Amino acid sequence: MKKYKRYLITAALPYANGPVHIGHLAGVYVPADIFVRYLRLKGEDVLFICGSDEHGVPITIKARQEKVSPQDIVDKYHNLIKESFREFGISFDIYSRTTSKIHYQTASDFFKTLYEKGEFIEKTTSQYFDEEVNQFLADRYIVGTCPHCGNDSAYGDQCEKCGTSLSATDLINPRSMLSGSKPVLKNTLHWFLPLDKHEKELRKWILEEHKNWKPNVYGQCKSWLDAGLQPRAVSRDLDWGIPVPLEGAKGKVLYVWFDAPIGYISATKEFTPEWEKYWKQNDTRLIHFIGKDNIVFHCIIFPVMLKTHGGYILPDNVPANEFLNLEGDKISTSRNWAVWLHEYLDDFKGKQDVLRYVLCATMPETKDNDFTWKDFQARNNNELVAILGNFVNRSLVLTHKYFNGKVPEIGNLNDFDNQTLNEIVNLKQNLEENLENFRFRDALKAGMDLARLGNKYLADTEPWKIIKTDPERVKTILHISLQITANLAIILEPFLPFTTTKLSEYLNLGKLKWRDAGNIQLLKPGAEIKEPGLLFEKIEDDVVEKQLQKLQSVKNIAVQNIQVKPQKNAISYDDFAKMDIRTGTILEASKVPKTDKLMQLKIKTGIDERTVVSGIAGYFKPEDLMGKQVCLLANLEPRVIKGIKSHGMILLAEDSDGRLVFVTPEQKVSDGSEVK
RNA sequence: GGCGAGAUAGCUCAGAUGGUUAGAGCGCAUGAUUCAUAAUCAUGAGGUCGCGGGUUCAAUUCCCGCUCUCGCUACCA
Repeated sequence: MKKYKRYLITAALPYANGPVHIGHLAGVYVPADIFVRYLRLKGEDVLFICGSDEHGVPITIKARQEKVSPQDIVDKYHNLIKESFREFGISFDIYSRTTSKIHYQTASDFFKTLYEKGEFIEKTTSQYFDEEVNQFLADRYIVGTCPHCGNDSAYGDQCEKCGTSLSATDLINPRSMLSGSKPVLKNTLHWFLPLDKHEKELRKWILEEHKNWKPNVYGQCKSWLDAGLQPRAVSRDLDWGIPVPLEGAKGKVLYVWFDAPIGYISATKEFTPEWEKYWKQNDTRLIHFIGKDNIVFHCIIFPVMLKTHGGYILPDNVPANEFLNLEGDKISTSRNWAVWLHEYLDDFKGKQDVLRYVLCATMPETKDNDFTWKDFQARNNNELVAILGNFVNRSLVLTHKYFNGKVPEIGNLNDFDNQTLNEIVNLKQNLEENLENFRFRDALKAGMDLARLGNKYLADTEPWKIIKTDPERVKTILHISLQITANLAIILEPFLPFTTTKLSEYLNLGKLKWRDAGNIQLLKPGAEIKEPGLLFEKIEDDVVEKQLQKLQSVKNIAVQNIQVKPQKNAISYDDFAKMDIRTGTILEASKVPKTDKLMQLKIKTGIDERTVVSGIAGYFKPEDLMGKQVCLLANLEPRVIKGIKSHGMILLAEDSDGRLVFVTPEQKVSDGSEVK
């Protein structure tokens, strides 16, 4: 095991196009913060770095939609995000942003260094250019007709109707979203980072030297490496970002993925003049906390950047978490399906630790996990209130009741006392071991086990009974109970910083260090204990019910807000009459092999029996289709799909969520009936 | 279709270079208790460890195939 002198911990830069939600917290910031607080308690030299990621196309689109400047957008969300993190006690040493001056300088210099070392490939490609606004167009800014389904409002990167990923040059009749004019193809020069050149070293570095990375991280990296790495463009034609620092590169900026991770470096620079110590010395341990969507950037691309630049250390570990779902559905910023931190803070004032606790206990460490309000309530009431809050409360209340709030003397210890005291040390070690291995759920459980130990100790020794017969013994019992509460104040600090601060105040504890945990002389006999308040309070059903209703209303609004596509151009009756739509009955159905969505159907149309291929396998099983009567566009030109000739098209309605529903005669009619 | 991750008690999850009765927390049941926010403590019920094969004296753990979930990717509408 390598000896490290200092730690550099980064947490993924949140993208400043919206507020942060519980998914961000559970996946990245809570674990990172717990780890950092633990290291600080141990007296380690540690820096905790984060900031807002503020460039990229989505922000310019959002700005255009809201008719403000991109800077306005990032200012708004940067401040909101920063404040949310502060409120939740995420203890960054610095929370910076990628629009800061120092970052522009750092990222430019970084690019220049790679450029001067000849690490880039220059390549000219053809891209659409809008001559009216004199600008190259990002794929997202081009609309046109989808070559696959004929949808005339497909985007340059994807057709949202049929889901096909496109490149802008595939579109028929492309139009610029900026001016509506027809864009022209123009050559443009870009710089590429040849990842493939570093494949061999990466294989060794990750696959051989970092087998200890989490299975999801290691597996994902292996998957990329086995597939073969490709050069990646590091620049884009855009007016929002860090200008490419070269002559004649006007209108070109650094691609956001290149600029963002450098943000870790610039933030460190901004925080301390000693930044190089943390980034360039071999005895620094660099750890990136991220979500699973960021694995490739932090494990492959950024390390290549650092390596080719030279002088930088590489991450020792990248503990990526999976995703957190909310009430069974994926969290989504655009669909507003989330618990937003700033809203939680309004609804649950002073309950930051409750959310920190619940998110840590259900952290998606090994697979996606679900957050439910019912679970939130149960964990608060059954664990925080009943186990932790209750134990602290009964120890302090008994001390006030029997000893006027003064820590009593400790007397002779019996076997059970010693056994309990030993257990404190065991739990501490157990917690440490879990934290060192990024097992936060287990670590938290070890911490709570200390409170459980306390409850058991009181239940077994029953001081309230023997106070009448043996008050001397009660002194020892409560002395030990109080030492347990003092230990709780230390070992739960990384998880529940607000609560342990309160607890330390009740106990009049000074600043304690991690090495004090396990010690049973944290409180001196005779020391004053404050009149305690409650650390946690119960959360009643109606509070949780209100949150569920809030989510339900989001769903209802979503239903109201469905974007109905505008009507297509008028057609003549003759055009309509050309279509021959008939009823037919499905006789046979089978999935087309080696596809996800295609179903091969045999249909009795009254005219004949024919084969039709339809993309419905995602929603129906063959046996559900047998004997079903459907409507069929019978005279559509036959087309060969996956080697099968398809004669016609089945009519289906597609709901806003993509669900397909057959258009079926309301009553059974004879096959071959005309639909008109 | 390819690749990656996952599938273990009602829920959320551990687990083992293969080996006697597969664990924890919560929930549930019963009992004890009343210092404490009807909190606590004890005991118990609950699992053919996704399905089907194979290797082995022995597999939930290794190998092969399949199914389902999530992510990336491909193809197709």
